[in-house]
Amino acid sequence: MNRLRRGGNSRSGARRRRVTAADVARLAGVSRSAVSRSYSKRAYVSREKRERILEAAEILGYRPNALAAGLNSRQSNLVAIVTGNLKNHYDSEIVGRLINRLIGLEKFPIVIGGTTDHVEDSEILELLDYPLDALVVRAGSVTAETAQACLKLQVPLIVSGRILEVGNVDSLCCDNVLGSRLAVGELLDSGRRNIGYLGGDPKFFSEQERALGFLTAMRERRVEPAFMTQSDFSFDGGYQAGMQILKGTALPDAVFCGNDAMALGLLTAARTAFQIRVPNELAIIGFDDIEMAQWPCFDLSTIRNPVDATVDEILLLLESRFADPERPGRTIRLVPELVPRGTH
Amino acid sequence: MNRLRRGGNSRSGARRRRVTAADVARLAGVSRSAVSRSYSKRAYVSREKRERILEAAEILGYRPNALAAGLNSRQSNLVAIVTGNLKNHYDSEIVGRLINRLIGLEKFPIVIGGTTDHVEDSEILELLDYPLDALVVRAGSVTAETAQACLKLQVPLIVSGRILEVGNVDSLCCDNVLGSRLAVGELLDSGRRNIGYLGGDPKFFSEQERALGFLTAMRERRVEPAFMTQSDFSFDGGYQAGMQILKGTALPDAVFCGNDAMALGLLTAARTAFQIRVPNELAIIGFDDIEMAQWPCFDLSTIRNPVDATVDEILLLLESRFADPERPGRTIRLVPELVPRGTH
DNA sequence: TGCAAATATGCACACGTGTGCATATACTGT
DNA sequence: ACAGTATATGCACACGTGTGCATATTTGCA
Repeated sequence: MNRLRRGGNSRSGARRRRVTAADVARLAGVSRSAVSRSYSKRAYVSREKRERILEAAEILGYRPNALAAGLNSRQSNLVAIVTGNLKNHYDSEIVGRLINRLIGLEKFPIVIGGTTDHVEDSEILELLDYPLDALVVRAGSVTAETAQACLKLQVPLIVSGRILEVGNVDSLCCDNVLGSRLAVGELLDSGRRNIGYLGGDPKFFSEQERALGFLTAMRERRVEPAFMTQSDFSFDGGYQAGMQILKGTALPDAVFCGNDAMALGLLTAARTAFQIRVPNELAIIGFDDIEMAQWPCFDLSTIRNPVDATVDEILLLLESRFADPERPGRTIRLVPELVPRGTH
Repeated sequence: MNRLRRGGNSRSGARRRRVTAADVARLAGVSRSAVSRSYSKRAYVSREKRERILEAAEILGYRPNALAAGLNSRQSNLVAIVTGNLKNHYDSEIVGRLINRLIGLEKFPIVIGGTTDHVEDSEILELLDYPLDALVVRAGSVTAETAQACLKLQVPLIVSGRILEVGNVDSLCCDNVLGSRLAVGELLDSGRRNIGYLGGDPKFFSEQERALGFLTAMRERRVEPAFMTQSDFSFDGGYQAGMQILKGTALPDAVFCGNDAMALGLLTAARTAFQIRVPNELAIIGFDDIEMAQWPCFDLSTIRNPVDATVDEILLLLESRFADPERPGRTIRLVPELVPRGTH
């Protein structure tokens, strides 16, 4: 079939042949090896010959085929990123930065996910058909099957956003319990007593930890939660939840939110729909410290889940993994901190 | 060197061999061809043999290497996306949706860009080392060199966000002049006379068109612009610009902004820093209609630059390009519309 | 039974590159 | 002049897959 295609474009849709090293060699009147060597720094090629070759390459528009090269070098220089919904601003901040740093490492990122919260296992499996240098999963849920598939295929796996102690998988995650503890401590210390919790989808690891941290910290201080509400980590979800929470007569004097997006939704509901004064009547603390939190219209107090530090750690893990594929998996906890602003 | 590596893991960092079709064939006691054929629908393999093979594959954790397959099928199934800064919410909305649709087409997206506004030509060139099925550029600036490189390498190029009539390049872009015209018409019709323009970086095609459209529409109606200000398409930039524009005594009664992010910044400056009532004292219209525009705290009037329609068109262009790589390039103008909300 | 068509299977080539190996040539120092 | 080294160059193999081709086996039908 290839031989058929070669001749003419019989079938519509047949891609034309890419310019190859052999074509360049032919034009420059040298061997194909010489062409290949011309693109390697420390190879023996006479200066004039190299110049002639590069000139020919320029004319033909030749670029070495990275796929063919990766075939026997066992390095595709492809790194896959499985991301959550890019409408989630925390995710898009992480992904943007991660992409940038990977390119600095001369690795090209294949990104999947993007709109849905959950990525199907089958998609990740198809992705693994490519001999990836690594797979970075930045979604809440990673099934054991996926991890196993990576292990079998020798593809280094880094999980961000949850801890996963399996094989030599690396994982890193903010210390969410500590984060919640910081928020609760701050609210109680400033005299709030009627504190509610507005969480996201409990299938996510972060949510589980944040809710747990909230309950634990409250119990330690012997204060009953005003309420525990579930939403979906989105602005709209937070706004809707706020409409429910704040419509009654028995108002909380503080709400700790599982992420900033919901906190902003709640804040907007309080101010816009109910004319509740924040922070005087109601204190709000979020989680993540997305860029919007510092916009003057919000000025949201929050718990910082450090983007730069997270991406830095991911790259450190990657590099040390490339250096030693066999090393045991590591677990990293990033330290969150309180960012006091105007909503508490 | 390969032969050396093969033996033991002499060098630290040597990747272990991936399970190959030959390994599966050996375990199942069949020829390698049979293994390959087992993964093709319409190939002749007896049922029992196929089952035995798939079982062996399962045990070894075998997956066909997509790179090797792509080498002679001339289809890598890789599509690259060059994006602008993902902190720009319009960009992250587009990219998220585009990624999702590409995966539906069984193409995997390599994404570069992400943090900086401008992507270096050298990066795109390196990217072209991979035999991409297509390259989608969603950044403001595409140099002629890049386009030429794509053309030479037979990689279909789709440019979104600007019109580029070169070779058989496809390009699509919102009709920005019409968009500006809609905004100006609306403002003038509602009685505003002292209208300023807050634009982004003029190196971007969209900015040039939007500014031009503003000026043209104003001139047609014989009204002098109150001012033309340059910023950078960001919330912070819009906020800073607002602090300058609104600090004086001679206030405009309306500002048309080159995108929503700046409009939100301006809106925040007006309300938070100057207690200016919007829309009573000041009307604001943005451009793009990002998700945040409809948040109740903003309720921003804007010109919709349709995300879904844009992505739909990109995919249509891609599919028809795959069907006929030689067809001439197309130019598509998307029609913007006024989204009246609470800021004008 | 006999013959054609359908099904099954292995060989070997092609895809495009990097590089070890063997060999040839130029250069350096005594 | 000569040995020893640095530089230059082509051959051929390996990377892992898909599939055309030739051949062997089974099935369908009169």
